[in-house]
Amino acid sequence: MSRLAKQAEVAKGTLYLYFATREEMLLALCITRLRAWAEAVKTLAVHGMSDKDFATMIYETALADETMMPLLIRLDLVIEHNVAIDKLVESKREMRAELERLAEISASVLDLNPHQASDVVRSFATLLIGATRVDQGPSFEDEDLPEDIREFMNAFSSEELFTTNACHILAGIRANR
Amino acid sequence: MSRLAKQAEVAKGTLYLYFATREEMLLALCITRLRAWAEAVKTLAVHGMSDKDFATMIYETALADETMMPLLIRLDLVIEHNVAIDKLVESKREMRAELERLAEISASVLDLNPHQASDVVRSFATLLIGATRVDQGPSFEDEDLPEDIREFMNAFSSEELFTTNACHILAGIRANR
Amino acid sequence: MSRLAKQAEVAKGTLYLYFATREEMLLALCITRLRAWAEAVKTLAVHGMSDKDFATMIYETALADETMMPLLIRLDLVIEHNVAIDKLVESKREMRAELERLAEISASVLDLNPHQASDVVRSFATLLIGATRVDQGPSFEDEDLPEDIREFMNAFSSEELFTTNACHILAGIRANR
Amino acid sequence: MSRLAKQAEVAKGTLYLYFATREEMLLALCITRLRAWAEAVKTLAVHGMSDKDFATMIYETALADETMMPLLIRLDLVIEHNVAIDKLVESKREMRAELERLAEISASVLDLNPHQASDVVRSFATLLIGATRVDQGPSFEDEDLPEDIREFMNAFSSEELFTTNACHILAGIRANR
DNA sequence: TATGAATGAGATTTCATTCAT
DNA sequence: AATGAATGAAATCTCATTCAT
Repeated sequence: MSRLAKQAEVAKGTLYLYFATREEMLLALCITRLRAWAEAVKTLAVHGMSDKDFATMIYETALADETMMPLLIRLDLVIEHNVAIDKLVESKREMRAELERLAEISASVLDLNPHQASDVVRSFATLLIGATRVDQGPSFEDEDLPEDIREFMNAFSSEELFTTNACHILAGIRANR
Repeated sequence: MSRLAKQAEVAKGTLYLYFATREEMLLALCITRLRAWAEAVKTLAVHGMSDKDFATMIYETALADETMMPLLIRLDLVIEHNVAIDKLVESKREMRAELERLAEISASVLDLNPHQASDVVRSFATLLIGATRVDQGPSFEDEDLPEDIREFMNAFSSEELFTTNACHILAGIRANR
Repeated sequence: MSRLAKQAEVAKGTLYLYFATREEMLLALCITRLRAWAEAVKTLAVHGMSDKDFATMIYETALADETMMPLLIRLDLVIEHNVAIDKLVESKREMRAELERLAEISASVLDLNPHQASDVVRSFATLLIGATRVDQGPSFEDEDLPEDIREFMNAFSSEELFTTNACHILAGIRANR
Repeated sequence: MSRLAKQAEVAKGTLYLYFATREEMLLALCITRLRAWAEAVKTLAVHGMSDKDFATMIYETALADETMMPLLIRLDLVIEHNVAIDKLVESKREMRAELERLAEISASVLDLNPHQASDVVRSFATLLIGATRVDQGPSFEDEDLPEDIREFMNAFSSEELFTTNACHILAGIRANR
């Protein structure tokens, strides 16, 4: 809370004028970030770009704002508890709207039908969350860890994990016609 | 802690005989679950099973123990902070060992080379975490939510998200020979 | 902590707004009491008072606040551990300042040179701590203890132990010119 | 407790076969140390030694066993609480016996009457406790602290504080015939 | 008698939330 | 509306004591 308030450059108490609980606050923040992401994707999407470039662009824009992925990762974990049901419904609707926007962009850019595009968005979101989760861990100075461990951790480099598999998934979805 | 202690049917203080901090405790628990999972996978793996069946089996065994996925999801998020570096190194090694075991099983069952198998394990783990994350949310009685929201949430059914995309990924990895 | 918070008539959490640890809190409290003591001594010091009266006054003002001596006694024992080094340095400086103030008062009242006065303060402080330590023990209703024990304990009456020896020490310091 | 048990080279549980509470244990330990101290003093006492040498010897023997002074300092502070009254009485008697022994030695060595000797013992004990209390603080590597603080702390060097003032007190007691 | 793993009451500390200004 | 000091419930952790072996 104090951290959030500081980031927002308001006093802690002020936040409670707008949100009933910490969770509602984070949920609202999540939506904001998601919207900005969709915006960024729209700006950078180029009709006819390769799957690989598309995946990379998705990855980079998702990580551009340092807070979005951490928030999304925590979303179901903690955020949606302790939220008034109507706030939850409202936010889910907004989230869906953003994902649909992303689906439309994907459909156009990658030349997919609406159903495929919607699958792509869902799958990419899932993969993104799985892949960037490792970035949440403590970061170690290189000298702290033995070589074998460092190698093991690097194998989970989120970027490659995401882009490679995103391409596999895209290919799979395309193949399903 | 109190919850953990109750689950383990020991007193709070007892846990501190074996683990220095809450985080070390969860880390150790994680390893245990991971090992049990690898065990289960080994038992149920049948040489020559289809990609789809393999993916489904992975999913079901991963969810069989209700605590493993929540722990894995939280792993980088919180657990690895406040852990003595040697405990961390040790646990990473054990984790790697289990993943290698899973890779061997996969290689044998799916007829993959070691490199492919290792990719499969990494990708499946990533996808599993992304996909099961939604199961962490609050579960609503059906009557609580409006129809459109329920539909939206069901579209993220973790099982289908996982198995479908796992198959796509497997196909992609195979294609890379 | 709970006791301290109750005494201060604030909530436990409030204390942590001002002090990082229990120990820093006690250290700060110590300084406050020490300052109040020096204040009281200054008020009651009369130029030309007898050694005996001076010693008695020191004793009485030191014990006037029931918490100072217990805090001073515990000071090195527990308080100074778990205190940030800069807090420690700061508090030592304040402590020294108060002791110097007491030395000045002593010099003036007892007609001592600065070096002698500083010795007096150090010696008196040492003696006070040794002498009042017995007051920290459990107090027994008279009927609880056999006669011989009661006598033995009374022989360590802190007041007489302090004043008598303080006078001896003062005489000794004077004699050293 | 674990520390104490380790020092005593028995298991924690074993201690409770002999002592009802931690405090009774420490009280008993105190007596033991006190007895050993009196023994040592007796051994090293030489008829006709100077006041200064006597004070120094007392100081050195008291500190020779690293645990006695810490125990004595804590004695009234914590130890005597939570002790059965009969144990307390018994231990007080033993303590008195040891102090009387020390008084006899002092009387003989320093050529004092019994009353004076008893005063000496009481005063020395008081001073010792006050003076060695500072040794209980955290010890800092020299480079940790600024020069002025180090000086301030050294001024409370327990040895000089004790021996100097012990001599003053001895002189005072002698003068009172 | 001896053990040491287990206990749980209590201590310290945190932090989401409130409320007087 | 905005603030941030104060709150206190709850979390983490400690350690004197117990008890099954």
